[in-house]
Amino acid sequence: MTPHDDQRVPHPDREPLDPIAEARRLWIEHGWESAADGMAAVTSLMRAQQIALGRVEAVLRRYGVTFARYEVLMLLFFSRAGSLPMGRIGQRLQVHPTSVTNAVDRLEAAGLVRRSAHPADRRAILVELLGAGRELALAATKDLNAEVFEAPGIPPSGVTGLVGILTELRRDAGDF
Amino acid sequence: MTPHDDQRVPHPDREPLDPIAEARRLWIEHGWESAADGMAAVTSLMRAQQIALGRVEAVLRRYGVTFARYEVLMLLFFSRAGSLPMGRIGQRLQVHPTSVTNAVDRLEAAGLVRRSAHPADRRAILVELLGAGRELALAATKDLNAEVFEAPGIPPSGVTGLVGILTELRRDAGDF
DNA sequence: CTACGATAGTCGGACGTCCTAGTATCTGTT
DNA sequence: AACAGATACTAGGACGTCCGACTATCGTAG
Repeated sequence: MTPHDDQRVPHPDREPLDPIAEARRLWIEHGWESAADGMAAVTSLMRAQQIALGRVEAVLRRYGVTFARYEVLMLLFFSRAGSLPMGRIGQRLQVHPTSVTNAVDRLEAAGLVRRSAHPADRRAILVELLGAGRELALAATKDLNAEVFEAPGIPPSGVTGLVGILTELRRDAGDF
Repeated sequence: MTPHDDQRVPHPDREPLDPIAEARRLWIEHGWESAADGMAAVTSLMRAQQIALGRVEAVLRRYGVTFARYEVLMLLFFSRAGSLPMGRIGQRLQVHPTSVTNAVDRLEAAGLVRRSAHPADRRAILVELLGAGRELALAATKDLNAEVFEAPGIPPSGVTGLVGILTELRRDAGDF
């Protein structure tokens, strides 16, 4: 290790930079100032979702379900009759009908829900929460609350701010 | 339309409710107050990402690329040499190595990038941006800036607030 | 009462993500 | 100099999402 070698160490490990702040800087450098913040917002959203989903699924893995399937279970859990038509689930969860088919297939195979005929509309199919599904939903929610939702990695004021901003975005997108 | 009919219209179409606000209400109703805001934040994040990604991909579809592949192109676009090793791309984009392999496979098949040998490390593979890739990156960025990043569906103050909060979340997760 | 457009769900395919496992190569140790 | 552990990338598989196409059923307009 000669003094000469020390010369080339102005940036020790060369990685503790925020990749998104870096991208924003480059955006401005290329004359795209008016879009830089929007780019940073969209990119942050992508990465933050990835992080949050990872934490949630790490907990749910114990129960053998994914977040998508957990959401279906909770929707049924909260429904008065413990059952909902497929289409209604897709509406509430804001996902494509085929995604509901997929999730319900797996939940049914796991014995957590059951498909049954809709009494008034033979096109529709009711999804019914079974006892095992109800127990799993409750237990998984307790763990999720304790391990993720109560410690989301941002201060409480940030949490409410975040929800507020994203509510505007969702409303603007026509979600409700 | 009799006066009697008017009586049963307290909730006209029964759907203009924010699904996430509704879930938050139910969380509190079940005694999970301390987790309600975190749940709302995580769920909002999921949905907002879906919305943002949808807008971005609607623009990129014209160019035959996805957001994942576009990000790889921009990374190369900004790199000094116009080329980066696979691993470096995965680090910057915060994705699994196999996701990089996948994206580069498709970019290469489309003639936008090229794999080449790393001069100093025979394990590594350099990804090189080709002319067509550079042109596509520039054109797609112009469209994205105009159609998405400059009008993200939330006020400018919200945008900076959002980025700030998510930066904390990402730092807390060990992103940088 | 029939016919046509709308609606509910499913199927097959494309894509991105992750995980586990496996091969090749590098690097530091002994 | 040989070897053991780390690192770079790829292969195969699971999963969720969307899209387009298809079938069955509903509801309503003539």
